[in-house]
Amino acid sequence: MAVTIRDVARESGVHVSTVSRAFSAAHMVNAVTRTRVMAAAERLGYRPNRAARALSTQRTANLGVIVADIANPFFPPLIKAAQAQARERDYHVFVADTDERARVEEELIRSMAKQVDGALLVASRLSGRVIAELGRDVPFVVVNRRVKGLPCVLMDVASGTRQAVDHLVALGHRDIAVLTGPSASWTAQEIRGAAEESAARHGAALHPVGPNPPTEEGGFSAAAEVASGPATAVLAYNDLVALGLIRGAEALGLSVPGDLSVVGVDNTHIARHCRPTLTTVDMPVVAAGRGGIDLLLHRVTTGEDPGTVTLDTRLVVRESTAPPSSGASART
Amino acid sequence: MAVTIRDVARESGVHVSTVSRAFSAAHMVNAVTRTRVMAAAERLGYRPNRAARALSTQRTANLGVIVADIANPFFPPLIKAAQAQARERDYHVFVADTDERARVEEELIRSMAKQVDGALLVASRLSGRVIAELGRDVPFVVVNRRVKGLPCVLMDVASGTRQAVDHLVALGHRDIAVLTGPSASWTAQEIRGAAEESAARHGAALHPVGPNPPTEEGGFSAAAEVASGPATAVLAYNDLVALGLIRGAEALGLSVPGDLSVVGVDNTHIARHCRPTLTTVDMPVVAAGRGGIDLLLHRVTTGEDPGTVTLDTRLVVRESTAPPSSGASART
DNA sequence: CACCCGGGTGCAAACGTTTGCATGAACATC
DNA sequence: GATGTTCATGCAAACGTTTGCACCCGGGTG
Repeated sequence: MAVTIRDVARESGVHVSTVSRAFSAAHMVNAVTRTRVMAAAERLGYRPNRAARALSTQRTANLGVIVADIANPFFPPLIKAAQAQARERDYHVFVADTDERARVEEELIRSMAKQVDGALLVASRLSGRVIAELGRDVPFVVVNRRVKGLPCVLMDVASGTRQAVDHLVALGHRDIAVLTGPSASWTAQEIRGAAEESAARHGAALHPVGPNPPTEEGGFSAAAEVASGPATAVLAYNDLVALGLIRGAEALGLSVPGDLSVVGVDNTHIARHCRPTLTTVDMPVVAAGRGGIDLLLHRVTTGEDPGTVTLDTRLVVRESTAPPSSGASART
Repeated sequence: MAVTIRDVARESGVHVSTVSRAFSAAHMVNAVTRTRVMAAAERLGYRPNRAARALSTQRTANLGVIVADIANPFFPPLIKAAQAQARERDYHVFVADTDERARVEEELIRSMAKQVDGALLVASRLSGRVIAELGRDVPFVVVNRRVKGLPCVLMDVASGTRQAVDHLVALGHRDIAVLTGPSASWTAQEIRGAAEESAARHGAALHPVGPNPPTEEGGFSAAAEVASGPATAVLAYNDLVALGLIRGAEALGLSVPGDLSVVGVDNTHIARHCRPTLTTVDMPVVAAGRGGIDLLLHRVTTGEDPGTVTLDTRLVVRESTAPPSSGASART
């Protein structure tokens, strides 16, 4: 049915092994034979069968990219960049979504393991132990997660968080709430840690709230708890949560940034467009997607551990932060 | 290295063919043998090698999903739904991005063809002829594109567009601009056609503008042309364009919806959050992703052509539309 | 001239499955 | 008790590549 290497061999009058070499080890075959083979292949519309090749070489030329939620606007640009970079090197990529569930994630990785040469694990919710264990079956690169023994691409969200706290303190805030994210999230821990350290340094009080789901609803429902506390500013786990919080605060009759300053994390396109526009920590997602694939491919092809790469983040100031209103602290 | 069917056979004291059948044709093997085999497989951590299986069965258990731009917020929910549905049926999915370029799209499909059992082509920019031709190599289902001879999932954007025009006319608008999208886009043509027909029916004038790139920048730069015309309302190709247009109009000193009403298409999350919130045509992306995979799998497994499915769209009215200001038509 | 070297090619085994066919056992039928 | 039927299993060929090895041939070296 489909045209195989054998057809090309017959058509060009050489042995299949020569055709094979013409495609995968060009230097081993005489230049004129090669062009003859290529011409025949072209004429017949031959394309190497990657499954067969995989069977023989133990290389699939496929990669996996595993994220928590494709529809979360944080991920698509990262996926896009990763996919583009992989394609550049002639790899195809499976994209899968774990629905934020560790069990699903684990099963997914297992089912993918034999089928890919490596996988990019973005914001994994798995325990370090499990990741390390799975990492014996498939080469991994983890993004936004620190796992010892594995190559990591980290976005230095702590730095952006410190900038955010600096910014809020400079505006005059002394009580800052932080909406904590999923406890399994490295990013969430980093934000929390950096916020605490930074607040302490400034002599400001930090009020942890949550954890809530990392969604708009999660932010919305956190509004009541924030409003009942002394905080005049809040640091949200991500833009979606920040937005939900803003809507929740408005529903409670508070205005942002008048009564409450809000800063998000991720700098998704939503942050630029929502009302009010969102002060947020910009994350280098494109660089992470591309870099993650680079590391992964380096690891896969050379076997070396490429180590850890850290990328900068920075605060983008927009409309959702302002000085606290004079009477704000006295509220309640 | 990896554990194969042979290891399982040895471990459980049966022939490899029995192990194979235990996995892929359970009813052909005695129940007790089967459990013994399964136990051995479990003990050894055996997973069937899909590449080998593919070689032998001519089925890869992989599907492709091809979209114009992963980062365009229209696509991620569709991809997510498609991926989830595929996974449910034990298929893995390759996701690829064509960067809105027909050449890339074609090459992508060719390189994927041998490797998947079928592909979902979303909002393809290819000519019908080329699609039909490629469709001889791989089973396709096309989304938002009508190609004769191929199963299609169509979002009835014409209906939503008519609702939009009805809505604008009801508000009092008589001059409506339409920002046309990429000429290769079926959706763009549908919108244009439905708008014309609907405007004519109401005796309103329709003013085509563009085509501009289907991006925020595209909308932004279209603002000048719209402002210099008589239109008091505009129908944009998608939410991103609508948003860009709003920003462009604001930059020209016009207020939305005061001086200009704007309606988008897609109902992406941006529409809910931008300022002003966007009146837009809601697209059934999740249903399309899931349904597309259903059709594709039906086609792949049975060989039948499952025909065409049409999904409803509906207008969601928000803040970006209002009656025209009295003097608006006299502007210029 | 004998020798070796190396580039170019063919040969065949391997990769891990599936599957049509053959075999054999158990059992029912007349 | 011979014959047929069914069920479970083994056997081996196939799927489309890659790759170590053997071979041939032309040309350089001593």
